[in-house]
Amino acid sequence: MTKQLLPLIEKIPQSILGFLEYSPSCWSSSLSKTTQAHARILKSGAQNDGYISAKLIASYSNYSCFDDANLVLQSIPDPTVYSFSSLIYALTKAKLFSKSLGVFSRMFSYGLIPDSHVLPNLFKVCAELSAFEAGKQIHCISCVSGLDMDAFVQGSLFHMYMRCGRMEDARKVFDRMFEKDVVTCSALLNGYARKGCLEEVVRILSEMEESGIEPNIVSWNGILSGFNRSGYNKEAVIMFQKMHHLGCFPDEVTVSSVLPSVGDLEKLDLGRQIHGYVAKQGLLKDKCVISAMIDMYGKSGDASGIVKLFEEFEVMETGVCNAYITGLSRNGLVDKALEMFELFKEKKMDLNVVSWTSIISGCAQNGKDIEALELFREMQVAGVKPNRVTIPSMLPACGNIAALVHGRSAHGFAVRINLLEDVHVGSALIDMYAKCGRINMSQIVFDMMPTKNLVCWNSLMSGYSMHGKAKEVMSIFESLVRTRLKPDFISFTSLLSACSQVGLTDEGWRYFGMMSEEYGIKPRLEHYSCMVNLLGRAGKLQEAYDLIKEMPSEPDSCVWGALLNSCRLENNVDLAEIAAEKLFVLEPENPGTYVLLSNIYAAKGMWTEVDRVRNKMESLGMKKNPGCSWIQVKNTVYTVLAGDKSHPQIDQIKEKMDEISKEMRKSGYRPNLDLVMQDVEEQEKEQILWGHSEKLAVVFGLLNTPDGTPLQVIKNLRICGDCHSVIKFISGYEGREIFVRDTNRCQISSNHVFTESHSIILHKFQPNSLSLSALIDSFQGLWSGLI
DNA sequence: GTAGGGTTAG
Repeated sequence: MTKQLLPLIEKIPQSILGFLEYSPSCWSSSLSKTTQAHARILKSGAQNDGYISAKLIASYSNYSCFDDANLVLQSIPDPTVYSFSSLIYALTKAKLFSKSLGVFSRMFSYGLIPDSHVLPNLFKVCAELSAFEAGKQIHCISCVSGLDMDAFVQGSLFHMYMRCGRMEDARKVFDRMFEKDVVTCSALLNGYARKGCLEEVVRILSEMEESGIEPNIVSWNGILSGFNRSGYNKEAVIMFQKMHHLGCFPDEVTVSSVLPSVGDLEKLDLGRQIHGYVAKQGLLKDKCVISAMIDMYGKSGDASGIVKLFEEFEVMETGVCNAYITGLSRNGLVDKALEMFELFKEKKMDLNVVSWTSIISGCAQNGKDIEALELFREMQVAGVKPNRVTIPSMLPACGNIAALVHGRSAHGFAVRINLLEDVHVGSALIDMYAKCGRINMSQIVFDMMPTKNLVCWNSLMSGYSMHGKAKEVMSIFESLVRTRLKPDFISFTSLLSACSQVGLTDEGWRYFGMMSEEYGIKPRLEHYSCMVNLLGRAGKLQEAYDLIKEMPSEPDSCVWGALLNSCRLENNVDLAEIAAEKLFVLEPENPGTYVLLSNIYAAKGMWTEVDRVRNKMESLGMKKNPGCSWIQVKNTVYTVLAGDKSHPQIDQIKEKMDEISKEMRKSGYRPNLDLVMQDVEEQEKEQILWGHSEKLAVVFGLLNTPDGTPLQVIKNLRICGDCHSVIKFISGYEGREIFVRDTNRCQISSNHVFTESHSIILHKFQPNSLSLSALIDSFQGLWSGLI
């Protein structure tokens, strides 16, 4: 029709057949025809006609020529709702949501009220943008015109509130809806499941039954995934069983939705049953099912299950590989995970941000901090952008080795991509800065977070606790209890740990009591460990031992270690022997117990016993790991090894150490070390002096930084009490803030248990080739050391 | 013209 007409139109004078010119059915069939028609419309002055212009806008929008459509729109003297609606529709369809909203606000500024065709589009836009405030305003507008009773408007409005996470508003809309169908009900079920409201889910299901709406597989899957996503694992499993009970058969989506919950609950039996069902139904070809299955076995600690599934699945699929990497790392097989990751790279697999984040966090959680940072660098070289999960995965690695420069650049990155409001990122930054000795930065990050969850508060408290700032920890705790958040066992660990470091016995007891009495938290091993430390440090050894005897569960090595360390401070042989006997059983591999016990004997002059312990240690072939500390001087982190005398500044260091020793004696300072040294050979004294990497590191720092600069030292082993006292003295003597931390994960026992030898000369530290090359290549000379 | 369900990283 158009084809026949167009040539005619060209020949007939416009003035006569104008109406034909304006018939959109003649020119809207292609973009070029639209453009031609537009030119003619302009020539004839017909653009002022609302209908013609609206059709032009619709046609341009239809061909995604939004600029042309906009030009037409702007040229209309009196635009109508109709003029705007086609552009809004097309922009929404093209996913240009913000632009769509912009056109609407222009329309509204003309005093035009959206009709029942525009409103669903607008709600869709608000849903996509999670623009709750805008959505609510548009809802109000629809109420004024009474269009909120339109079925389409209601449907989209309901969806908008759901997408914005406004369950209550969505529910109000839902309750007013005239037509409720299975789709709407499923959405509501999913929403309540995400909130963990099992009762509400059950109620809606029975209401559906009353209204004759039968839940379908999508409804059930929505319930399961909702519960799972919000961490309501038990509820997910309950509903899975209920669904099965009602005769609704799981499909691949059901299985992949419920398996993560099964894994979190470590219900290996149920997981295996599902595995059997899945195999029978032929669902083992689905990549999500396989990933979820691997994940389930990984969480349940069945490493062989992971490997078997992965090897049976023939396709190399990114998601499956990611689940495999995580499963391996989770079960301590991080070396195999690294090996597999290398293989995936070789095979040029499409590794995504989840793949990289998985391996990075696997390394960081298994003590491979340098590898984690190397992978983080490699990830960026590969052009994969880190996201809100990558950052909190790599930050612990920075904290563990005090790689402040890396941590700070991750912080900068987080700022650039606007992640500072994320509680995971914030908490990880607080922790990293605290571990790198920058507690003031932890405080700044904390203060700037708009919303804080318990993890953020706990990170800050543990940071101050690490720095031995008990007053601050207590005052943060007071602020915490004034919020709506309830402190948990971790909050109390920081409190007790801080009190024990500073010797606040009364406060320690008060918090210990408050924990169970006011908050119903049963004290765990770590809390007892703190209390033993607290009492031991206050010289109340017997009281500490009595507390251990009263413990409801079997004390672990941290508790006995705390007692043994306290015995060292008081040189109490009787209790030391009891504690050591327990530790020999609990930690037969730890040479620290032998060393500590022998030191206590030595302090008492019980040389026969000293020999016995040392001989036993030697006969067991035990060697002490070399002590190694890191210190940052300007922008370089130096590695300092215990007993290493090959440093170019050796003379200066020795001189400084002598000066400090003299000053200590002059001020009547009597570290325990002196007691041990009374009866030892000159040569051994020398070894004792050099046997501690943290002291060496501090002196090295003193010599190479301007007066007054704060120093931070990180140590690979637990820091011994003597070193702590000496460093505290140096700090006062030099007028410097000196922060010493060990990399031991067990915060409570840090700083209190000896593992450092006083008398055994250390073997040269040998970094493996991977760590060494990582240091040299990626950190561009950042790490140079004394090795 | 609106509208429902999946895996793997913190």
